[in-house]
Amino acid sequence: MSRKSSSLTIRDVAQKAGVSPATVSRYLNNSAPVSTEVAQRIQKVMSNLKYVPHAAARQLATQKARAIGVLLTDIDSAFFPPLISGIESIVQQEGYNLLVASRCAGNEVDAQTPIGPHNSDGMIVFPGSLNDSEILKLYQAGFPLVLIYRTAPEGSHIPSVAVWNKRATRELIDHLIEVHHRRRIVFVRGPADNEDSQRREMGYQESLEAHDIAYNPNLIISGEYNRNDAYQAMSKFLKNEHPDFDAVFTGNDDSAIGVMNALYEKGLRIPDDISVVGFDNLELSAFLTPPLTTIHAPTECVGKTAARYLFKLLANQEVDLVTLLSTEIVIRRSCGCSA
Amino acid sequence: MSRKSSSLTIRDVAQKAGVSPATVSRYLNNSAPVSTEVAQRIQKVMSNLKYVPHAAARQLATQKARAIGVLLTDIDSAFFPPLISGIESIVQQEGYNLLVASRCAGNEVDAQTPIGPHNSDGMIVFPGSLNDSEILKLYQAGFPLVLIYRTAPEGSHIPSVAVWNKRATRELIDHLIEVHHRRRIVFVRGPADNEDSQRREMGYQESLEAHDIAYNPNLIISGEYNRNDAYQAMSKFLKNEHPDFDAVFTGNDDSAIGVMNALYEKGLRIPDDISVVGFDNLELSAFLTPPLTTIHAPTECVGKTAARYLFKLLANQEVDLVTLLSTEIVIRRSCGCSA
DNA sequence: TTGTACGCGTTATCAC
DNA sequence: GTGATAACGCGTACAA
Repeated sequence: MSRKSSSLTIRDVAQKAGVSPATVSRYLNNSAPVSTEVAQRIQKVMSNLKYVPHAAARQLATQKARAIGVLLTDIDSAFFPPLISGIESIVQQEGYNLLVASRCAGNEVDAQTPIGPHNSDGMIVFPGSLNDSEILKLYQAGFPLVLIYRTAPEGSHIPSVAVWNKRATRELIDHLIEVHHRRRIVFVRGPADNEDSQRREMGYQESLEAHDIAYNPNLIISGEYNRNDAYQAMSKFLKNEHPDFDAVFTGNDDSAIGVMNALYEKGLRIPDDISVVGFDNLELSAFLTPPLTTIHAPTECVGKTAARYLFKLLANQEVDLVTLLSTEIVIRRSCGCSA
Repeated sequence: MSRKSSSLTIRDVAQKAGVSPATVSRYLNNSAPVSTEVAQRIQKVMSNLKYVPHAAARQLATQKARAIGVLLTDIDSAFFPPLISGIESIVQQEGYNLLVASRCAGNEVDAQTPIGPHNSDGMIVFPGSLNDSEILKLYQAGFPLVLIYRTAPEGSHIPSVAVWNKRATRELIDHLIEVHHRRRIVFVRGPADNEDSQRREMGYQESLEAHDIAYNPNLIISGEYNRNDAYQAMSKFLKNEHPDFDAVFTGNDDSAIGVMNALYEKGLRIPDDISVVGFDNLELSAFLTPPLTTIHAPTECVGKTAARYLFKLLANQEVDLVTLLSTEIVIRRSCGCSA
């Protein structure tokens, strides 16, 4: 057949170095000892020719892609840079490639995932990108998976990395109630199936209970964890018959931005009229008007940890099934403090 | 040799469908007509078995990776989400994979790039990730490249996508001078070799000249286009013998954040004492304290355009060598306006 | 320590 | 319209 091929192969290197392809391969992968003399000859030829092994050929021979993927829902969020940065640093350190893709679960049934066994050795899964049955299918096929910000589906043993939600949330709401005497606190929840949102809501409820404040479902609105939906939800809430509230806990900082905007348009002052607090501590949160009181979540660390776990999985090492990184309150001005 | 291989191949599909692998391949790639009856049989078997072609094998056979890459310097910046999001949307639409990596040019000589002919069909290059000679080497090897936010090296014909810098900058500085009567305007430049920064500095200088304001090199400081360096630079500037200035033009919005912080710590009020304006219009810029007057740059569109160009290159189609997307002033409050 | 030969999963060429 | 079969570039038993 004789296909023309401009790329140079291990065979070219071998020939120029006067050895066999196998020897070059051995040198390349340290898979067997090579006489120092031969090694030097090979090294010289390789750098002369600027030879780089063909990833696909290697993958086909070794059954390893030397790549891992991360599957997100919406890339265009301030939440992702630290996450991806953390993942990428580990991936690079391991000499792997990083595949990034976005996808929303349930779009089409059986739609093939952009990342999977066909193009990578494992992947990190963000909530919403894959549904439980898709995750289980991949898991049962033996494809290494690490879940972030969500727990593993029933019957699977997939490591997951997330952050402590309830404790810090509880403390934050306590702060609102005890220090700033807020009692009618709106909660802007995230997507209904989002576990972080559920846990944060539990923290919110616990704090209310502890202070004998009745849980009022009318104060719960849905912001979908993004500023636009949060803005809409808050605006709609403000159009209700004289809404009665003195604080807002937004499930994440991005929502807080939308909420603050809606409040501002309505002429409500933060924090004088309404306290606003969030969750995540995005880099920008310190620079909002006013600076946002929130809960710091170690997002880059979640990325690094998830990536490290994935590489452990690839190396058949033990990995903790559930990892929760610690969070802590960051008091700024939007709650009413003067810090 | 007989390796166990859990993955199912085109051969399995062929067998189950009672045809040859070649026929399945033809159906898969529309590379030749297949009788409708056979086609249906294949289709059914494929979805039953959930067969997905192996990317590496395909790559080896076709000499195409079905993947493109984007090479950045620092992923952890608010600038990237829209950029990557734009790129990813096109990549997905084309059925390709997206490789993301970060790298700083000049780290080591001859260090192999994480993205290249060995693992992708082309790549989008961000300034600072590759130096001119690395770019030329790739270009001469026939590797499809699209440059963003920088022009092509001498002697190459590589398409580049960026934004208009000078015109809008000129208008913005005019605004500072004419509307707000500022005359001692600090410019916080980016990395020395950054073309955007150079052009923005030209716009700045043109405006000064047009208003008979002498160019004062003491008012030029280096912020490296990130908030931390900008913060340091501004803090140092403020420690000078009674710095005399009434406005700051930061080369990008991220720097503006650092500058605003430094100013704030010094007790300087924005915009009462000092006007601050930036460039980029990050999503967060509208939410700073005070909201930042800046220049809107269509970052997501740069990403989309660059990706589209790259795919045109892959299809051997003509591509504009230089594309500049339009920018426009966004007046908010940090300049002194009350909008 | 080194070379030979085969297989990884796919596509492309050539016959039928 | 369909089926054999030879590549693609590399890793690796096995033999030497």
